[in-house]
This record gives sequence, C-alpha cells and structure tokens, in this order.
Amino acid sequence: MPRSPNAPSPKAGPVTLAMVARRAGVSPQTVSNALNSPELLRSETLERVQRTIDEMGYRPHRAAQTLRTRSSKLIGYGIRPAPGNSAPVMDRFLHALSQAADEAGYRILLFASPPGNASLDGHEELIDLHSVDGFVLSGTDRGDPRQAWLTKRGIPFVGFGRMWSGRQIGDWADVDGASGTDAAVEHLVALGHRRIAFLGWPRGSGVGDDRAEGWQRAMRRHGLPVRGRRAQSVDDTASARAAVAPLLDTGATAVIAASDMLALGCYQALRERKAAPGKDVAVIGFDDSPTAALLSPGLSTVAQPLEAAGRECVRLLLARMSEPGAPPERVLLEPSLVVRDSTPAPGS
Amino acid sequence: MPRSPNAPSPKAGPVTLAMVARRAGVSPQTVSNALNSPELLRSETLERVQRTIDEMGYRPHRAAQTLRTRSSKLIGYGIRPAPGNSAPVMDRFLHALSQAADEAGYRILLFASPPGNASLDGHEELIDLHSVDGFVLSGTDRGDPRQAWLTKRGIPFVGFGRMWSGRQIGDWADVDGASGTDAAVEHLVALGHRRIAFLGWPRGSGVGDDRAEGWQRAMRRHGLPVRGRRAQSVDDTASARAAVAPLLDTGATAVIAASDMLALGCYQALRERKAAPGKDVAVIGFDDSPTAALLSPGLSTVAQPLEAAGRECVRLLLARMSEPGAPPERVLLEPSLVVRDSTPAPGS
DNA sequence: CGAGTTGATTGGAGCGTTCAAATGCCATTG
DNA sequence: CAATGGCATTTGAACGCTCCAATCAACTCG
Repeated sequence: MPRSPNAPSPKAGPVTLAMVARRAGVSPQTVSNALNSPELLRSETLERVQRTIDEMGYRPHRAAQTLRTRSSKLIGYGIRPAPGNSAPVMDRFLHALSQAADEAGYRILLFASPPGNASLDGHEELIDLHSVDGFVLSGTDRGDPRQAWLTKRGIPFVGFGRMWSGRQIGDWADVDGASGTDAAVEHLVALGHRRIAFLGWPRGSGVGDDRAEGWQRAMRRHGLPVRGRRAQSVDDTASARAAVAPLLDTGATAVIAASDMLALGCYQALRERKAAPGKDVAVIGFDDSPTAALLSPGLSTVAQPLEAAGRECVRLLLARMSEPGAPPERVLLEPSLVVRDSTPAPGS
Repeated sequence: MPRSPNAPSPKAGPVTLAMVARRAGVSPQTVSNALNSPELLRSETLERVQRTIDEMGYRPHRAAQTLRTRSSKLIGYGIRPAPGNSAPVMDRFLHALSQAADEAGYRILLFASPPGNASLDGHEELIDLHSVDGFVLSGTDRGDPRQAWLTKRGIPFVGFGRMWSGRQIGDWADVDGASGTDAAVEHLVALGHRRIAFLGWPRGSGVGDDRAEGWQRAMRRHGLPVRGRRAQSVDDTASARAAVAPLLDTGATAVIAASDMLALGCYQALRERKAAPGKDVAVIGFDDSPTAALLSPGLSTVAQPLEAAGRECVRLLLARMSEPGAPPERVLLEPSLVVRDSTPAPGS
C-alpha cells in the first residue's frame, strides 16, 4: 500500500489514466472502460479499478478527451446585456442553466455577442475552437438568424423562449405567460373582483401579447368585459402612470400589469390620486423581480419558473444531441402567482 | 490553385495544421511558429503561410493546444444568484467581463456555486478537468475562503470587489463608492444645496460604509454638518420610507441614497407627505439600475463603470498569470454621476 | 579556407485519452 | 480433438498540437 489510503499524492503532478492503470495492474484501456463502459469489465476488476481511482483521486483530463472524442461537454451561451430591466430574470436563468448543466456533466461557456449585432462569428469560433456540443439561445428575436444557421450546420441548440414570428424551428422551452395572467385573474375573481384591468406593452411584442391573451381569455371565461379595460405603455413609470389613468377612471378595482415596472407605475398613479395600492385597488405584476418583494405594499406578481426553465433547456439540448433526427420538442412551463400584500378583496 | 480562392473547402472535415503545412510546402512546426512566434520566420515564408491559413480557413484546435501546453485560455467564473437587486449590476459586469476576455483570446467558463455554500469543489474541478487558467471572483464576502485557497495552490485569480475585512490578498478591481457619493455631494452643492442627507445601509457592510464615507468627507470639506443628516435602512422601500422621514423633518433639501432602491423609498416618502421628488427635494441614487431611468422623475444616480471593471479584471488576471510573483495590484475605478431629473436646485 | 556563429526550418516525441482491432482464455460443439 | 464462438482484456495507433533538439544553409572571421 502507498503512503496514505485516500489522500491524493501530495507533490506529484496530475494523476493520469496510465498511472492508475499501472497501480491497479491493468491496461490503460481497461481503466478507460471502467469509466465509460463499466459493463465490459468483470465485476471484480471493475471494483478494483474503481477503488484505485478514488484512492489516487484521478480525474480524466477534459482536453485529452475532447481531442479524442471531438466532444467537449461544453455548452455555448451567448450573453448580451439584458434589455430593460429583465436582468434579474436572465441572471437567475443563467444560474439555473449553469447548475442544471453541471449536474449533467456539462459546463456553460460564455461568449459575448457584441451588442446589437447578433453576429454568427462568435458561434463559429466556439464550434471550431472549443468544439462546443451545443448552444442555448436566449432572447430569440423575431427573424433571429441563429436558429436557421445552426440548423443548417447540424449543430444542436435549444431556445429559451419561443420565436414569435416566422417558422418555428428547433426545440425550445418557454414560460407560459398567458397562463400566468390567467391565474392572476382567477385569483382576483376569487377575491370578488370583477372590474379587472390589464396594463400591457404596445402590441406586437410576442411576450406582451401572450400575457395580454391570458387575461383576456380568463375574463371571457368568467363573462367579464374586457372592452375599455386594457391599456398599454412602454416600461417606464411615467407613461405607465398616464396609461392606467383611464382604467382607474372607469372604476377598475384591480390591475394586472405585464411587468413589475408597469405595476410600479400603477402604484404611483394610485398614490397620485390619493388612493392606496394594495388597499383601494389591487395590483399584480409580472416577473417577480427582486423589486417586487421590496416595494410596499409587497407586490403580488407572477413568478417565472426559471430553475425549471434552465433544467428543461439542458434536458432538451441533451436529447437533441443524442438523437439529432428526432422531431422538435417544445415545452411550456407554468408560472406561479406569488401573493403578497397588493391584492386585497375589493372594497375591503 | 484549388477550387476557390478563399472559401474553405466545402465538404472536408476540420482543417488541421498539418494540412496547411502540406499545402504551403513547409513543415507543421513552421505553421505553428507562424502563429505563435512569427518573428522566427523569414518574412517571405511567414506571408506565404499566413495566406494559406486564411485561404483554408484554418483554426487551431483548442483541445489539442490545451493538452500540449496545459493552458486552456479559459477563465472560471463562479456564478451565484445575485442577492437583493444587484442582478443588473452583475449582469452587465459579466457581459463586460466576457467581452474583455474575448478580446484577449480568453473565454469565460461558468460554474454554479450552490447557493450559500461557497464550496471549493467547483473550483477544484474546473482546474483539474478543464485546466482553467485563472478565476474571477465576485461577491467576495468577508472571510471568503476562496482567496486563501487559490493563493495556496498558486492559481491566479482576481477579485471584483475588495475584501472589506481581514488581510487583503491578491489582486482586485473595485469601484470607488466613496468617490461616487463625494461627486454626488459636489453636484448638489454646486446647485446650491446645503442640507444634504445620506440614506445608507446599516453599518458593517463594507460597500455601504464606503459610500457613506464619501458623502461625509465631501460634506466636511464644504463645512457642512453631517450630524443628524444620516439614516440607515435595509433595501426595502417600506423601511427606507420610515428611515428618511426624520431627515426630511429637519429640512433636508437633498438626499443621497446608497442604492436606487433606497432612493425609491425616498420618492415614496416624499409623495406621502405631498412633496414632489425632483422638485421639492433632490434625490440621488446609486448603481444606475435600469429602474433609475424608468422612474419618473428620472433618478439621478451614480453609475458604476462596469465595462472598465470587466476590462481591469481581465487585465489584472493576465498580468498575474504572466508574472506570478509580482506584487499584488489593486485598482479603484471612478464611478460617474448620471444626472437626470431628480436633482433640481433648492427651492426652485 | 576551415572553424565558429547566426538564422531559418525540420524531425521526432509526447501531452492523456479513446477507438478499432487483436489477443488469450475458456467453455462448447460437431 | 480441432474448430467455433463468446468474454475479458490488451495492443497499437491516432486525435492536433507544441516542445526540444537537431539540421542545414549562409555568412563571418582569423
């Protein structure tokens, strides 16, 4: 037996497969098989090799594996500065993605898309140089060229977010915004609200229209009128404030907003007219940004299941890698309503 | 001459160094030298080889290089969910970091620290498996074990952010918060303000104390009193609102807040007492989060130079790698005041 | 004019791993 | 009893690159 039972050799450099083999009294290939195709070994040998592996603290060298197998166990992720105040969402998603990848033995390799320019060079480089196995794309704009390009090259990828126009290609995972606003309506109706307004973004943004849709269908389902109960504004408290005004004028007792920022605009509009948000009028936001919890009253809001989204993206990507020809899979994730203090019963 | 002058061969697999060598009529080693030590080649040969390289669209294979040189040109970055509402800051920093790394021929490899547990296993794995060349650490808490651990192992690293307690080890780049609040005071004084209050976080947070310090020293420099002009609160609009109240009672005409969130609390406190932020009382925030621009009135705030921070981190890290024994270098970056609509002259 | 010096280029080996094919062993089998 | 086949393991080569030492030509100098 060598010096210590489990501590790795204190001074020698990295432990290689060959060293393990020598010590275990087998050929290098057998050690490799113990790791990659254990079923090939006699159980007795397998156990011996495995014991030697942990004794020596052996870890296969990624670069050597990559060189030989042409697969790097790396996933490329193009990062761009998150527009507006969606940074918290992206931040959490990225963390979840990284974690999910880790668990599957993969890692996330970042590369910066120069802002604006969704250039493909970066991807090309990642493929050629680092032999990344696949990509996760986020912020897939309309007419995003990346999907088509990657498809043509046969590089696996998965989108976080649908493409809202054009032909759908490839796999994606997304959050069902409509379902979120639908649930928001349900919650308000259960509390007794009937005049429920929606403050959204200007039409044409896929995400925004989706969220509006959920409100609308839930209202219809309950036989509640939607006409005159909908307004739109960009993500900016001043214009949000102006946009909700008419809704409040017509006696809405609750407002569902397409973002927490818009909800904040509602807060301000209400205070302006000496009404108390979360008391006189219910307000629900979207995204569960950190701000939502810090506002007062605490903003009820629709939370995106970002951890699940990260996991799904990894799952879909791995599936695509192992079966390149399979039909595309798309996953819609259910968001959940986080109830805080901004949603009282009407007239309470 | 082959089929097309510059397009890469349409069907063949990846172009290798050996292919380039054959085509250029030189040895593989010479091609390698053309890339890594061009000064060794006769200018005529160099040109010929280089021409062949772009003609064939050759790109060296990272894994092979890594295997041979034991350097991966990868920088590890431990990502953890950003606490509070610092996500926008971290998001932009990460983007800047990635971009700066790209420009230096490096890439960022992510790994998820399990939340809370600043475990070192992740780092160890990155070193062993992927042979990362160094680390960028962010959110360096007090008594963070990572610094010491990496130092002991001789792994290069750089911190984004000082360590606020304990012995300073290693290189770091940070934003000079004190200088930011100092500049905020200067701006307000120039406008004619004299009763300038500071709303900070509870003492003991390094970052918060730093920002308070700048306000205090600038006030002193102008012979303005600080006593009774300082309050503290956690990042939460309700408690911020309560905390500023006494400051406003004693007639402050301007408030500098340690974060945009606290500044938002000021907005609310002012509205509550029928005063208009950005009109009756000036407010300055910190961080230039996306929210700041979207508030109304637009919040003047201290912006962190995150692009510069990313660049500096990469620069320091590269310096450390090339000269492991050099004395530690520390960089303080100047933030800049972004003036929007929340800072009028007093009594205007 | 041969020995030494410099500058440009090449050959061979090896980084750590896995692939494809070969080997040895043992139990079946006609 | 030689031939067949299945199992467990080994052998040799290769992935693409760079290190190190060696080679070769051209030039300098006593």
